[in-house]
Amino acid sequence: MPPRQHRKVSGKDVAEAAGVSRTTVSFVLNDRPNSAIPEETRRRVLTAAEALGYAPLPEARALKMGHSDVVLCLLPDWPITGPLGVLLESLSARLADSGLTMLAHQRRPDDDLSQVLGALTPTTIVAMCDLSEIEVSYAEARGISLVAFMGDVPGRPDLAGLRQSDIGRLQVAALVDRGHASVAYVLPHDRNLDWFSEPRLEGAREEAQRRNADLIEYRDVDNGGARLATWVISAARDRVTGICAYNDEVALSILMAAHGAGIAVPEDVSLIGVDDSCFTRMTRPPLSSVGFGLGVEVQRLAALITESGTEVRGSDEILQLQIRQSVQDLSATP
Amino acid sequence: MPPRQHRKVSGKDVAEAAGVSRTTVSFVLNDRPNSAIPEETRRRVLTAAEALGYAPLPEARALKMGHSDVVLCLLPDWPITGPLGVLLESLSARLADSGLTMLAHQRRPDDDLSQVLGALTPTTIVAMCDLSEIEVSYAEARGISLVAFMGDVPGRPDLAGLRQSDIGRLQVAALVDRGHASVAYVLPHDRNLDWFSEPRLEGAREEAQRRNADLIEYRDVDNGGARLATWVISAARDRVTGICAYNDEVALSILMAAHGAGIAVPEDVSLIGVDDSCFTRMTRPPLSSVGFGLGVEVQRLAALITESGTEVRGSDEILQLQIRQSVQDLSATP
DNA sequence: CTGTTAGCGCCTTCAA
DNA sequence: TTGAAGGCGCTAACAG
Repeated sequence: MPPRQHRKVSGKDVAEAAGVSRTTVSFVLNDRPNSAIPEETRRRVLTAAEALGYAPLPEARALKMGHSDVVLCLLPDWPITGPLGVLLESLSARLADSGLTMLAHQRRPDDDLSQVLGALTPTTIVAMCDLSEIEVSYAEARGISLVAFMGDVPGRPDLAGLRQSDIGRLQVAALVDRGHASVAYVLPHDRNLDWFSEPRLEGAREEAQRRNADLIEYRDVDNGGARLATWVISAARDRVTGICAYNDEVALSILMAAHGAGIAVPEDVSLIGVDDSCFTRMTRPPLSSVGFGLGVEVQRLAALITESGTEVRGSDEILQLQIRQSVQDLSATP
Repeated sequence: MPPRQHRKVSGKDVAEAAGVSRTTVSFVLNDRPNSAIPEETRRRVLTAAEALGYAPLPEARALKMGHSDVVLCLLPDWPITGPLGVLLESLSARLADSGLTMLAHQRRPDDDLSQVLGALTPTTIVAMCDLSEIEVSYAEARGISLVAFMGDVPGRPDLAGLRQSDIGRLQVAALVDRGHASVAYVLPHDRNLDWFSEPRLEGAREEAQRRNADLIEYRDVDNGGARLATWVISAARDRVTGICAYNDEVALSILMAAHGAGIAVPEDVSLIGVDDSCFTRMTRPPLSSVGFGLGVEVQRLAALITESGTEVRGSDEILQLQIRQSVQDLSATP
């Protein structure tokens, strides 16, 4: 255990302890390729640094070098949940492999970029939320590179290969493929989710039209499920045989409402959600869902950040359709 | 919109543009109390700074001042979910009110504190994960104050008023209060969750003993629910009338297993989870749960960080028992 | 092979 | 009321 001391230990202290100059310390610690430094000296510096518990001050280093090795993830101001949490975790790990440190900041509704950038200067910002044009130029002026990832940023293409609209498309396709000619799309009312829900619905509409299927929409999801139950009954009467839910929570809500209403899943109506949440396997019947193969996605994003590549892949390789017992294949019964 | 430029704009540039010295710029921008600066000059500096899009470089400032205004939240390496996400969000907001910027970093299984601290030097670290003794002294040596919050940190009391054991205690108490004399505690196998699950179980054991109730434990939660279903049946036969689940997901799993096994909730067996997840209101019957009133908790933590207070409150004010229809009051039937 | 030196952008004491 | 100067800790070109 290094001795506790109040004054912070600087490179100068190490130099003195090792009996060399600060330059030498810097060279040794940064492993200069021009390592014409005798092994003996090297070791003396190293042990001195170790003994004192020395580590270079990141601020000073960044000041000198003109850039830090921090990647800032800007998150929207609603609670992090589901796949996003996983994505953050693995992106962080990937970047760490390249010597980059990922830090996340949740922005508040009304504060702008300058707040965070007043606290540190990242090398790159991964915007997972919308950014204004002013904020973009603010970042640009500071030489920070900007990457849009599931957020709207003026002048930057969204690098997420994952298109929200493809989710809705895939849900509808999964049902139509299995012989469902009339399907419904159920989404919650929360305006915060518009960024996700509108494109999904739009994709569902397009796919339904393309496949000549009927699509009806329903937005009145209540917690108790009372209104939902009556809706499910009427939908079933209207020959709706498949329901796409905005996400697995909504799907669960529908599942329970159907239970209570005497509508059997999947015999009377099939059901498919989004997120492939952990509880999808815990319901009866197990919920079908559209999951995310984020491994590839994260790897790509990390590569993009570290090497500034540009290749963008499509959703097809990311979305993972998980058909479980909540979906019935109507075309399989001759 | 400020003009785009490649070279970063420094205080010197502002000084030149305004035709004053750098000192004056610094004085104006930092609003020195000794403001003997003529209004005319003040305005010239301010407009120049605005026009150039100037903002002080945080690294340089931190270097000079000897401290940053960053609070670093160290998160465990599993995906963020549920209440933790909410806590982060509101803590961030609170700290921002005090001019502090909260950044979150998810640590990897094998990297230690020095990795992150090689990228920035926060004023305070909020440890929501376990820290080793070496890491503690590492932070101390750098003058970083350390706060343990739902994580084990040598030499630091856990400042979370929320004790995990109180959760288990409360679950059992909720059932015993309602006339259940024999209860079960069901938890998953995941070792990652030990930090949470073991204390909860322990609390449950203590409460059961104190109240003279039987407590049986079950850890074999499978996804399909097959084993769980047979267990539920045997538990019901053994006169278990109430089940506490480690969290709401497990509770859902149990609920569905019971459904399938012909065990009625709450008529045959009552059920209570933890987290008060959003889907608790979407099940049939709606799940009872122990939720978290994190508003108070966050406010306290923020105050602790900004003012270094020490007062610690207990779980009672934080845990919120939500009894819904999944719990039956046996003592109410005379 | 190693030490001297300059300067990154910022703040603040001290003179003028 | 403003300018000059020093130094925070670090790196790297440039001597020696």
